[in-house]
Amino acid sequence: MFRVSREQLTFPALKRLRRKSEFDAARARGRRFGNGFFAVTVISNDKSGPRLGLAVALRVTRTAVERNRIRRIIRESFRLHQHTLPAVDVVVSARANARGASAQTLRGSLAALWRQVSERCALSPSS
RNA sequence: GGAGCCGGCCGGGCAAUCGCUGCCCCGUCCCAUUGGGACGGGGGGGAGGAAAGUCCGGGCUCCGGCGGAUCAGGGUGCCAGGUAACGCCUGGGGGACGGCGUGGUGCGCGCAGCGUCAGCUUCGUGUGCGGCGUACGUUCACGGAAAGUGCAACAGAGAGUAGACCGCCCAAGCCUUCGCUCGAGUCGCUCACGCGGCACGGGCGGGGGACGGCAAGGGUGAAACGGUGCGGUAAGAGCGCACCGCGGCUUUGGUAACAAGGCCGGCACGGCAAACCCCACCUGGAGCAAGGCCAAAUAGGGGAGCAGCGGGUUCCGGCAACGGGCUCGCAGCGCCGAUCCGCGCGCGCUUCCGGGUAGGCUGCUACAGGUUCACGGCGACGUGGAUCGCAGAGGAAUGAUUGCCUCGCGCGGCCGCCUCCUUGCGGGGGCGCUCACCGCGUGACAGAACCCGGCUUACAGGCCGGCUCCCCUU
Repeated sequence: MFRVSREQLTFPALKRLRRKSEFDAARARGRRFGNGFFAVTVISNDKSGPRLGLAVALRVTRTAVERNRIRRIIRESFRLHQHTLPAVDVVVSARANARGASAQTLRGSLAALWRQVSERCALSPSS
């Protein structure tokens, strides 16, 4: 189903935000986008590619199963779209509407967001 | 074959592609003393029965020296056993409710018999209320109410040494009334005997009553000061008796809770302890963000060593040389090999120590461990043997997509029957859905966060076993 590209579609720890300081930096100085399901904060980094941070809050979904589902969908979408993105740190937060939405809907919503991020950040790189 | 209840088990399978992660192996590179790190490849692991709620019990860790006693606080509460332990589990005992069986009684109805035509009796049946039994089911925070304090709304006459609303009863005493009778008094009539009236008192008999007796029945209530029956009585009542219940003593059985029997007592001692309380037993507190180790940069703390040269001095010591103090200037590094000037940096330098932040490592998964066999035990479980290695993340992995299969459910088609329109092909509507087939849709509760033992709660569907009931076939 997925188009198999030449690039590796891996998602090792290198491509994730793992420290509080990295999240704080993005939150403090990043550009914000969003739609009905997700909010993203983007800040350019000095690495060779994009990195992803997840923020699915407890108040968005009460059950851990639903939070895991949303996180996995975001990660999978980022993994498949990583080569369309510039070298940025992006923090994706789920909004309340994401609870209960079908996986297909969420994937479409995320693809639109990735497009938005690559266009805006290519035009006017922040910082 | 179906339905219900109870108990146990499972919680979709296979394949392909793209990914994540801890372990092992290989390769390349970097740092390097064993070794460590980065990247790439391969192998074989990778959520649950509840991982959940965080309600109990432990392990483990730290804290205040917790050695003993007492008190406070908290918890537990029939008995015995199991267990590391428990508020858990197993077995047993008891109570309550229901079911079943049995027997009694009140009321209604029916048949029959007796009869002095008021009724009575037997039987059957419906219904109400107690009793007894129970190898059945469910359920119970199941120690103590003759240590004390307290509570009981509403209803009801009365709620704890209670009470009389309706009701029942006039035996005695009391009140009243009627009849008969006696007594003495008074009045009237009569010459008198005597007769009559009036009120009073006594006796006998009848009726009525409550300011009398009763607590059986009705009624109220969650609960009304033992229950049923017979005797007894004016009516009644443990007033008497039998059985049951209760209490005391005792015998037997049982480890015990308790049960069964005997004797005595005439009933005294109602309920609530999930009200305070009393009794017995248990009990330090906090938690893996516990705790341990390493430790950058920056700022700050402490110790040690080194702190030069020249000038001045109305300071101190000294006879003096000189030494110390104070003060002024120079002194370091970089910018061209050197010098001068200028500019910039620095404003004591070097070194050690401990605290400590980010961060990293550890604690971290091997065990009251799983499976299985034998033996002991009614059982929970225990003992012994064999065998297996079974998640360790950390802004948080264990996934995503597609296809096929399996199973259940729903919808539609197919199929069968009936019916309507049509010459016919065919079409519409209704019912059934047993089996098979096709298509579409749908698939429960829920995500490890130090680890075990339980409890509780959530849960689509399926499988197995037992019991009860119904239908079909032989």
